[in-house]
Formats: sequence, C-alpha cells, structure tokens
Amino acid sequence: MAGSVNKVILVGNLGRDPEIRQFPNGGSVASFTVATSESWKDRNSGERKEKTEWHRVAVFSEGLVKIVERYVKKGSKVYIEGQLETRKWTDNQGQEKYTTEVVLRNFGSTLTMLDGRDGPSGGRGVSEDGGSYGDSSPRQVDGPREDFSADLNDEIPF
Amino acid sequence: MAGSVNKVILVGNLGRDPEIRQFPNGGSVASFTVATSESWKDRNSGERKEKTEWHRVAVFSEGLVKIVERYVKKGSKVYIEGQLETRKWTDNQGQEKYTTEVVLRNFGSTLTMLDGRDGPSGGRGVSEDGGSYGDSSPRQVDGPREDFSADLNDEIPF
Amino acid sequence: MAGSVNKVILVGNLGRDPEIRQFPNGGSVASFTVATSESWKDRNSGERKEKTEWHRVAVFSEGLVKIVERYVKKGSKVYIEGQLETRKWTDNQGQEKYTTEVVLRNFGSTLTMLDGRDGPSGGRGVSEDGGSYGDSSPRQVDGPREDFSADLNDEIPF
Amino acid sequence: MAGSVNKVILVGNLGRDPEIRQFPNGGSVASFTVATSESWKDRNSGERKEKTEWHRVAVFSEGLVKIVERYVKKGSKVYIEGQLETRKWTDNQGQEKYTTEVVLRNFGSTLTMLDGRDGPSGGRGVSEDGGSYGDSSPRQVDGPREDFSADLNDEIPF
DNA sequence: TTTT
DNA sequence: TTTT
Repeated sequence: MAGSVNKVILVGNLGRDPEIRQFPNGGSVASFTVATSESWKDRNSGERKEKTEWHRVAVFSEGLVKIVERYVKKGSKVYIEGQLETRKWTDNQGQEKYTTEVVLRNFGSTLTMLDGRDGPSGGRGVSEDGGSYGDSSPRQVDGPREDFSADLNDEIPF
Repeated sequence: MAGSVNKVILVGNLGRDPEIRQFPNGGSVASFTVATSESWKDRNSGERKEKTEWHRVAVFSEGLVKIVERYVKKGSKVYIEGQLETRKWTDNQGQEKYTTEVVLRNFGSTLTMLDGRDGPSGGRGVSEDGGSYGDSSPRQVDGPREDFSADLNDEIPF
Repeated sequence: MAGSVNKVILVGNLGRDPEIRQFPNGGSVASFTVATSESWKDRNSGERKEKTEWHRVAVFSEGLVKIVERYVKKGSKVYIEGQLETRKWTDNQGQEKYTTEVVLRNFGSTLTMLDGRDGPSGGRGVSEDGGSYGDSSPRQVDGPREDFSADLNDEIPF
Repeated sequence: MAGSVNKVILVGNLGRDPEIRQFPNGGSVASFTVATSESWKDRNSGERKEKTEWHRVAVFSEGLVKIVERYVKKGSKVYIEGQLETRKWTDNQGQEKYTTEVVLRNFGSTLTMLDGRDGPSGGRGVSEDGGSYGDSSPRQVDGPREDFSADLNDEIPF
C-alpha cells in the first residue's frame, strides 16, 4: 500500500520473566507480557479508578533478543517500539483463535531499559559480543520446539 | 503503575465504511478496520513479498465519532493515534474469545484525514456544530443496540 | 493543511530543576531541558562513542504545569509527548535568533514520570486539587514577568 | 544514559524540492522543509485561526536519500520519523547560531510517501537498484561541497 | 475488506 | 516555501 504505518509504543513493566525459544533454523524469539495502566477519577462517583492492560510482546530481532536475554526480567520497566500483528491459530479443541501481539522485528523496532541500574542504553546498536550480566537471566526454555505457536498459546489466554 | 504509555500509531486505508452505533446512554462508537501493509524482497528467493495487516479500530471520543461520520469512508486514508485494548467476550457457542482493538478515547487520541480532498485538518479541535458534508456519509446502523459487543464480534473474526 | 501531524516523543532526564513562570493573564509555563543520549561503536576505530542531545521543553498545559511543579526536578526521568515549535526573537545585540522547543499544550500532550517513587501515573487526567508533595518542588521564579521570552533566551543558549 | 528516546513524527508537505548534496567521502544528505499546520477556533473572538510550523529535515540514511531523490518533491505529503538534533554554527558575521533539525539516520528512521500516485510503499526496506522514475527528480546540487554546514545555513533562517 |  |  502506498504509505502505511504500523507502530506501537509501550512503556510498562513485565509481568513475568521473558521466555526465549530457539527455532530449528537458528533464529529465536523472546516473548513476554507488558502491563500498562491508567487511572482516572470517575465522573459520577468521584472514585479513583484504575485499569491495567496486558500486552503480549514477541521479539524476533536477533540483537533485541540478546538484550532481552541479558537484561530484561519480571518487573523490568521497558520502552518498546514495535508493530501490531494478528495471527490465527487453532487450539486443542479445534477452535480457531486470533492473537494480537506487539512484534519487534529488525527495522524501526526498539527496546530500551528504563530501570536505570542494569542494561545498555538503547536497543538498536546492539554490540554483538556476549557476556553474562549479573544473575538476571530470563527463564530460558531449553532447546528448539517444533509446535511453537500452539505451545505459546497454551500459556497466555490471548 | 507509575508511568506507563500505551500508544498505537497507524496510517492506512479503511476496508469498509465505518459503522456507527448509539448507546442507550447517549454515547456512540464508530468502528472500522484499517489495513497497513509492508513489502520486502525475500532474501532467499529474491521475490517481492507483501503482507497486509488488518487493524480493528473503535472510536469512542464524541468529537472523533463526528469526524468519522462525516468524512471517513471505505478506502479513506487516515492517520490514527489510539491505545491498545483487549477485551474478553463469549461467542454463540459459549467459547471465550479475546479481541484486541485500537481504541480512540478522549485524551491523546487523534484521527486525521490524509486524503486531501475532503475533511477537516485535524481530529482534535473538533467544532461542535454539525452539517452534512457531501454524500460520503458512513453506513449508519440505525438505533441503539443493547447487545453491542456480541453483535460487533459476530461480524469481524478477531 | 489537510492532515498534518507534529509530534515529538522524548524519554530522558532533566538537566536542572524546572522553572515556572506566571503570566499576567493567569496562565503559566514550566520550562526545562531534557537530555537524551545515544551510544554506538565507531565503525573505523571500534571505539565506544556517546553523544548527548539537549532538548528545550516548554509546558503550557495547566494540568501538566501542576505535575511539573510538584513532581519533576533535576535528574527526573520523564516521558514527554509534545510538538515542535520554532519561535523568533531578538537578543540584546539586536540579532535575530530562532529557538526550537518541544511544546506541551492541551491536546495530545503528555508528561509521565518514569522514576517510580514519586508522582502520579499519567500526565493527562490531572486531578485539579493541589497539595504539596514532599520536598521536591521546582525552582519557582517569583511573580509575573513581562519580558518573558527574552528572559528565557538569556539563560539557555538555543 | 540508561534508556532514552528521541523521536519526531511528522506528517506534512514539502515547501520546496529537496536539495541533495554529496560529501567528499561518498555519503550524501537530502535536506528540505516540511510544513505542518493546526487550526482552531479562538475562544474569545470565535474566529478560525491557523498556524503553520516549518520543520527543517536532514536525511543521512543512504537508502532514504535515494527515496527522496526519486519520489519526493515540492508539495509532496510525507510521513517522517526521525530524531531531534541541534547543531551550533557561526554565521558570516561571526555570530554563533543554533539550528534544530529532524534528522533521519539509519535506525528507526522512516520516510513514507503519502501522496498515493508515485513512489514505493515504505522508506525502510529500500531496494538498492536505481532507475530514473518519471520526471520528478529533486533539485540536485552538483558536486561535493566542503563548507557544507555554513552553506546550508545561508539559505534557511533557522 | 483497503491501497499500490 | 507547502497544503486545505
């Protein structure tokens, strides 16, 4: 299409440690959920209200997966720039389901740590060397999976 | 949560005329879908590939609903700024489903026409006076509905 | 213009305490500078490089000025959404100068604290009641000024 | 700095054809100005008001310079994502000046045509092959320049 | 279902 | 200097 833009910007905290999975072809994906919340005063009752929204995030960019592996964990506050993607899948009962995610691929995607203490400053110019980094490694799922998408969908309800 | 951001920016075209619904309490919602697409050259095959993503949009801001009613129709190119929201609902078979939408509420939400010919310049400072506007009115669903969310969910598969 | 967008998003830290000024007509403005920085590895030398950019910010939205007064101070990390504006002025030697600022007015502007400890969650739905809030009040410039813009320009070099 | 973001999003029209300059080292820059405008109804007088803002844009990303060369010209409507940079220079009278620009470098920068007729769909995955493209080539400044920044600053007043 |  |  001549000129379209698909961009999501989130600042929020991770609900759990990220999950990293290797693909048979060598690629990998980091997935996690991010909470954002709003609060407002109800017009009628005058009560303070709050609503939390959970966003499912999938990181496919190689450099950003490394950042996630080393620095991002449950509770981390992150700035994320990605794109919206909806994919169709079939659950165990044969029901068709749709899942919408914020996806970080190479171009125009960013992940920046906002916690201060740990981690690098920006998620783009990722240095390619490794190195552990304290003890905050994410929950690594061991080994390649084949039924990747069904597996992911079992765990998170949307 | 101390400091979160939930923002979606889309530039794309409407797949169909918007649908406007009145709520019993006087509010209204305009809903439509927006297509964005990307194209790239496949690394292996060298082929040109294209992928279109469909985004479900729901406009609750009173001023923006008016803009949509008057100026936005099938094929319109729009700039949209809203927030991601996922809601749970139950289909006719009693299955729980989740639908993720780009929602435009009052603050920080924008809808701007990018087609040039028709429409006002920006979706924020909406003048409160009415007036028809050519012949490009959207498909108006007549009258208030009670089972609003189930109804919407019948029509669009995600 | 049919469909234009002017938006700046910054995440960075304040270089100094904000400066608040009252206008004779009752309005006020909060101004401060925000640093963002990038680091990258130089392609030729392999050295780690870093560059800091300073952004001049002016907050005119009444609710956001209150937020700034109470919660924002030197070193605070903030998320800011505003618009770019360039204004012309004349310095003491009669030279014409141009200053570009990130301006926060009512619509679509946001300021969110990212420090965690202090402050409210979002800069939009600001409650209109007052209240001190610890000891972190910004450097308040006492009383209305008439030569507002020249005064500001004396202090910051761009 | 741990975690900063510097992002500008513009949708607007070019005031003139872009200017392309080659650097001695082989790089190039495309520069142009983009207009955005707002209109609102004055609270007191009830009059319709309009204000146009001019943004100076400098494109350093190699792929995006090609896009600009081929497709972007006076009057074109574009979507731009870049970062804010302020640089210091000295004019002919030895006066120090500051110029703030929206700069498009490699990562996270985008330029997308919104005019419909001409041009490719997105400014990121630029194909590296050439090709003229009708007659809409921008005003090409011939040959490399050495005093690049002074030269640019002569022409545009901020 | 849009658009190029 | 653009655009409506």
